[in-house]
Amino acid sequence: MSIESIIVEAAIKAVKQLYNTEVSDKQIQVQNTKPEFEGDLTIVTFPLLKISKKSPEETAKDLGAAIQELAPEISTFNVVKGFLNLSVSEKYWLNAFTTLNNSLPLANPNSKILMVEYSSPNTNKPLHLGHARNIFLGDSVAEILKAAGNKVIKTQIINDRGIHICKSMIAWMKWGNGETPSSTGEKGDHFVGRYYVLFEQHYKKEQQVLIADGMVEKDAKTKAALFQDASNLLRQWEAGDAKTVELWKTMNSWVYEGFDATYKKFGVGFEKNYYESQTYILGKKIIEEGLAKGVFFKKEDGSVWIDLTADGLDQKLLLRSDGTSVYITQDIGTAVDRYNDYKLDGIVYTVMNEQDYHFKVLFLILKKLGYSFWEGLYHLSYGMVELPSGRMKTREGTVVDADDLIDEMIATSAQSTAEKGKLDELSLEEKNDVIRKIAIGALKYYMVKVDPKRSMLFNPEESIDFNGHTGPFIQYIYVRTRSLLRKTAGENLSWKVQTISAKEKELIKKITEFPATIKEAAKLYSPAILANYCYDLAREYSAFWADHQILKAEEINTKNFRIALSKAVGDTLAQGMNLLGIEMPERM
RNA sequence: GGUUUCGUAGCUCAACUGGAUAGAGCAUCAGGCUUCGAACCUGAGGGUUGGGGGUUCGAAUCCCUUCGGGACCA
Repeated sequence: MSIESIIVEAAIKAVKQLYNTEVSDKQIQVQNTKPEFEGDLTIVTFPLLKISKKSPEETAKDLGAAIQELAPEISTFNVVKGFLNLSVSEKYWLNAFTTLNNSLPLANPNSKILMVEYSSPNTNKPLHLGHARNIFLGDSVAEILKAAGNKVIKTQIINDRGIHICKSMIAWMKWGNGETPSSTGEKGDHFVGRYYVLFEQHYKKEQQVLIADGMVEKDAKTKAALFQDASNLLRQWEAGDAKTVELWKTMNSWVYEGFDATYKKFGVGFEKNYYESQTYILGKKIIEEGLAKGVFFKKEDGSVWIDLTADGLDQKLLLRSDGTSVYITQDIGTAVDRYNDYKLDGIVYTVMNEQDYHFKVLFLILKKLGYSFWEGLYHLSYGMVELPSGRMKTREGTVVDADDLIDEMIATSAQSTAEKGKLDELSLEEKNDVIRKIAIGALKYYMVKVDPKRSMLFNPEESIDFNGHTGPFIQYIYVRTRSLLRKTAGENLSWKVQTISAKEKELIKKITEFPATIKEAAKLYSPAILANYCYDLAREYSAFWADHQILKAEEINTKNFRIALSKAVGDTLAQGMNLLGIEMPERM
């Protein structure tokens, strides 16, 4: 049992004794004591004043005395205004340390089967900075949910059909001369993306010519010959034309090779892929059922709608008058399919917050259709990555490419690693592995430390830092602990100590908060909570390191205790960072 | 126009979801390696939490209003 719950339990009993009133654990507010005050944990007594009918100070004093009586773990207490600061005995902390169990996954009686969807790229463009946030966030949330004791299936839905891929195909047929990624040496997704851009350039010119001839912009868009070609190709694809499907498959396979290379560098993967080419027909049957149930209605032109005005939303189109579906139609179908396939308890959709409305509508429709699983749906809505100039724009060439970004990070990492010169005795392969871990660590940490809900700023002019509140800092602290262990390998490391320093106590306290931090991060779907925890722990250890002797400690028990403490810190950091998708090097 | 979201130090982010004197990093300045790894540590300066009002013992956090940015829906 955690010290916090011990205190809460004692406080509930104390209130009963003192004031003869039953309170729930919600009414006992326990928080960490601010560093400028003496104590470890603090009870805020203001909420209890109505019960005690005494001043805050008196209430706190009474409560403190009673709790000290009830919980032997509490050694002393002091009162500042309405704040009851409780000090926990050294004995308790030492015992907590020797009986520490931070192994993952946590035991979870409410374990669930969850699907986490993230990345979900289009097949006409390479991945960019925005995808990077999505991928790091989704992958990390999936790992955190796993660590919290759930069963998790990682998935992506690949947008492999539609007019966008047809555009790339047209451009390649017209101007490709049969070249392939292997013939040009390009990464497949960049190769196909280049043809998409080529299409857009020519298409734009055609429109300008038409507009110069007096056509309005809206008509020019659809009348342009290239657009007509792409639309025709899409129709052929939908009709299953063999040659078209063949080319489509080939070009998509190039893209997948490229994506896989990037995913591999990112260190992420998926257990299951969904392809829109297979899911886009889903949902229509459900629309029929919904019509029969009267959840949906048909307009005169034959289109199908749902009226959500009573819920504060609008009317939403579900099936066009020509019977073709829209995004939300397939999302309905896909969700139902997934639930049936995996007996899921929930789906987490990692999608940018510009889709907030879409998911609100989607979940509401599923609810109205009577699917009880709608309660397990969660939209992990995250903010945009902005540049100093605002949003990334393809047309203005401000898109930050994911592969370029990694390459830059690796170059920076290689440079600073060379400057430090700590890896000189390693093989080239080992060295590159460390360089990669640091580069990816810096990038991932940079993105994952920010509260997902908030939009964040990325300045391409400034390289991502390796000092301060960063991934490499935490990796470095870990490396220090590993260095100690290397130097004492084979020694008898048993210890027995009676007293500990304030910093040692803080470290033990922090380490014991690890499971609660995981739970909190899982509950709020926020890797940022875990990222900041890791940083705090690393920083505390670094301060400890600066004013404590470890290997040179005056006494063997003290030395071995500090080594054990260092190991626990290192292990905890490694576990936490791994959940963020960040690997720890042994040296750096 | 309607809905929604955000605004915290020069910059990038925190603040245990309503708690104590709003904290870190970067940048700036001053110190600290002949000693376990300095990608580090210790310290200093830097804030009317966009502005105004309200609720509360207590507000960056909740409500109203206003200004400014973003997104979504026509």
